[in-house]
Amino acid sequence: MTGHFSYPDNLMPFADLGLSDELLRAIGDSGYTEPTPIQAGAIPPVLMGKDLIGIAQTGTGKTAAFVLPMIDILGEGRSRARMPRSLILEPTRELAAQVAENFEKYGKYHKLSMALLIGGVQMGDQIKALEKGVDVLIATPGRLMDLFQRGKILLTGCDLLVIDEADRMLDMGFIPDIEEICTKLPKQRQTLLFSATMPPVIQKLAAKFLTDPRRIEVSRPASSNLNIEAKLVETRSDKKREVLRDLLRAEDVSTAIIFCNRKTTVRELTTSLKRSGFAVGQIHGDMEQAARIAELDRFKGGEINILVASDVAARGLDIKGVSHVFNFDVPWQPDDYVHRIGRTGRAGAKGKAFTLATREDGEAVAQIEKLTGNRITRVGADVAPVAASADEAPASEQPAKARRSRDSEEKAPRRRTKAEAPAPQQRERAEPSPQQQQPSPQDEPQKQRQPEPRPQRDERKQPAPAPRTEQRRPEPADEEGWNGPLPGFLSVGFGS
DNA sequence: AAAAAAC
Repeated sequence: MTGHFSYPDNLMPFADLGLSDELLRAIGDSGYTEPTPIQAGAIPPVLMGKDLIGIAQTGTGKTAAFVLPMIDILGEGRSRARMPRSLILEPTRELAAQVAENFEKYGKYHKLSMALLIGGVQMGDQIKALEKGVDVLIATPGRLMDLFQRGKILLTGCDLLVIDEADRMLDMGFIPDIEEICTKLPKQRQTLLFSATMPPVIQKLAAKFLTDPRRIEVSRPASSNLNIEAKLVETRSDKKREVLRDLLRAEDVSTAIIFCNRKTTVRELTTSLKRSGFAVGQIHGDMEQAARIAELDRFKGGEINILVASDVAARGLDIKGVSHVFNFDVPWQPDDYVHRIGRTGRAGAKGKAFTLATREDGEAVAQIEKLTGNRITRVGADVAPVAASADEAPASEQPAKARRSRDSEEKAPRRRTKAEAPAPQQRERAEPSPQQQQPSPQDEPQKQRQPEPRPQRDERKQPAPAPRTEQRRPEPADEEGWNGPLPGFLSVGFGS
C-alpha cells in the first residue's frame, strides 16, 4: 500500500479495508461508502500494527485515516485506571476537539472511553476521566505534560501513538515536548505520524521514533486544489481596510474567513468591519476558550457570516460552506498561506481566496509562489472598484488602487451579505451528495462563474459542486468538527 | 516582524 495516490483511482469501498462491522455501520450512518486515498492507503497497514508516515494536507480525510483503525484496534481490550491505551497529539485545542468529535461519531457502536486534554479548561474533569481509565487520550502537548508532571497519567500502557500535524508542531516549537513524551511511552508500540510536509527535523523525528514505517503520500496540496480560485490584490497598506470592504461587497460573499497576521489586527479589523455594518466575529489565541467556541458557533450557525481570525484558525478547522478566504495580511510563512486558503474550496465546493499584498510583501509573495509552484493571479481595479485619488503613491508597479470615498469606513455597507439570509448549509454534511452543495435555489449554475471577479450585486455566485470524479466521492471525516452540537464530553470541558 | 500552547 505504500506509494502515491491520486484521487480518481484507488476506489475501494470501506468494506474491503478490514474494518469491523460496527465501524462500517457508523461510517455508513455518516453517509460514506468509499474511503479517500489516504484512508485506503493507511487503514490496512495500521490495522496490521505497522508504523506509518502519512503525508497529507488537511481536507484529505486524514483524521479518519487514523481514527477508524484505532477504534477497531482499541475495541479489543479494556482500559485501566490512569493508564491510557493510546495517545493522539494535536497542535491546537480546536484540532484536538475535532479529533475527539470524530471518535464520538465513528465509535458510537464501540464502548471506548476517551479524554480530551487541552488547556484553557479546568483540569478537574480531565483528571476524573483519567482516573477512571481511558482508551484514547487526545491532547495538546502543554496540558498533557502538565498532567503528567502532576502524576495524573501513566503512559507506560500507551502502545499506540499518533503525532498529527507534525510540521505544525515544529512551527510551534513543540518538538522537544513531543520527544519527551515519546520517551515516556513504551518502546514497543505502534506510532503514526502525519504531516503536510516533511522538513528535515520531522524526518529525523520519524527516524528516531518510528520503526520501519509505511509511507503514504497524498498529493493534494491546497495550491493544486482546483476548487480554489486565488487572487492577489496589490494595495497600499493604508488602503487595506477599504479594499477589503470593497471586496466583501463586490464579491457577494456568503461566508468568509479573514486572516490577519497579528492578534491586534484581528481585534482592530473586527471592530472596523462591525462599524461598517458587517456581521463579523473574531477568533484568536488571546481569547478565552469559551469565547473562541462561542464565536465559532455564531459563525457556523449563520448569525455572523464573516470571521476575522489569526492563524489559530488557519489549519485543520473544517467549517462547511466557507465561500471566501481573505488574507488581510500576507502570511509570514508560505505554508500558512496554503493552510489558510484551504479553509475554502472544501468537500468539492468552489472557493475564492483573495490576498491583499503591499509592496513590502513582495518577498513573502515570492516565497508562497515558489512553494505552490503557481503564480497567483494579480487583479486590479476592476475587482476593487475604487476611484483614483490624487494622493496615490506613484512608485508601485501596479496601477494604483484608490478609494471610493475618503470616509467609506463610516458609511453603511451596500448590503450585509449573508447575514440577512440563511447561512449556506454550514451545518450540513456537504460531502455525500453534490446537490447538497447548492446552497439556495437562486444560485447561479457553475457556468456563470466569471474568470475574473467583478462586482455583481444582483447575482449570487455560490460554490457549486465540481464535476471532477474525486469530488463526487465522499471525503470522510477529516477535521469535520464544529458542524453540529458539541458532544457531551466536550461541552463539559468547554462550557465552564 | 506572529501565532500557538500550561498555570
